[in-house]
Amino acid sequence: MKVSTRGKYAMIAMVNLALARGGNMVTVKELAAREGMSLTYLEQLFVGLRKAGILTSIRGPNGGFQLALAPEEIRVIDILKAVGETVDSLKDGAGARRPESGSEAEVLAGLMWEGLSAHVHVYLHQMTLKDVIQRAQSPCPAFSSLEELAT
Amino acid sequence: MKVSTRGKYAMIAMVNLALARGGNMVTVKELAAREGMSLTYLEQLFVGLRKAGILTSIRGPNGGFQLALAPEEIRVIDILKAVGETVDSLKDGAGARRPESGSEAEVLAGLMWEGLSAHVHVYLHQMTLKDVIQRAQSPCPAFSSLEELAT
DNA sequence: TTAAACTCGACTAAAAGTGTCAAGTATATT
DNA sequence: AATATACTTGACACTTTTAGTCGAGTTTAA
Repeated sequence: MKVSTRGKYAMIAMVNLALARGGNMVTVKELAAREGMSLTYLEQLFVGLRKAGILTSIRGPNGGFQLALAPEEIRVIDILKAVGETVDSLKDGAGARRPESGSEAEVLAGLMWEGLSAHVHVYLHQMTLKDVIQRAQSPCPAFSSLEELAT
Repeated sequence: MKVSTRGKYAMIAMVNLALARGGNMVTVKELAAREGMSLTYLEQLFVGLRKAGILTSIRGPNGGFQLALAPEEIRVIDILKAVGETVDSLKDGAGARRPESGSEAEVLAGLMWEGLSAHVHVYLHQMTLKDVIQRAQSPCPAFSSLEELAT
């Protein structure tokens, strides 16, 4: 129930590119240095992002990466999928192991996980890069104080 | 971004106990057999659940476990915490690594993760065991078709 | 031509997750 | 009091995933 560094690095990188939009291209080297990430590891992630079509690259001197689409057209979920981040609370494990049996309890618990999974998907699907750079928070949950939850 | 078997087994076990409420106590042995889980692994999880005060045990012949509270008083998040399931999308890793610097991009991405984390917490906090056994789905996201999301 | 910059695939080390095992302790029934 | 049932504890082993490295390329603008 946590996000891997792949997903986090990818988001930080994409936000960087979104902020640099309109200016020069951003090189992986610059980015890795600025954010304190491993150059080669970041390159790996960029391969996925480029293949997913959400960023483009130009080679040679003065080359680099830039967004392939406007920030409002890039969904967070697409960024995460591009780098192989699992976005599914029920993938594998119990609940998927014994498809033939499925006790009452297993089914009921499974519905709860599906509900959670749906929530997460909705959040990540509706949130675009533009929302992120505008510090937009999804207003959905009707809780004003989150401290209460830290029980 | 996925739930471990600990969390899943714990939920299945707790739903079982909730369904058996009013009847006899449930033994770990029965439960492990019925759900096809490892007996000793399940015992580990029950230790955590008992320590968290959400179930009680009676020893000796005809003993077993039962819920310590009414199903509507047991929150899913408490079950997950009891077995050590991490419920925090940003714990460790990037975003928490360089507290002193915090580039603009890192901060913005971090806010997004916090928003997601808050959503998940709200969902798991407001969902009780009673809701689960009543197949209640949280109505929050205004999406009617989830298939659309499987892009 | 060449240096900057991206591409690809294999590899390794560390961490987390998933259990197992053995030796107990407690207690309701007989 | 004996005993079978059932919970308790802690250490251990195995597997999978994640994180990050390495090196040998390919492309292209200056």
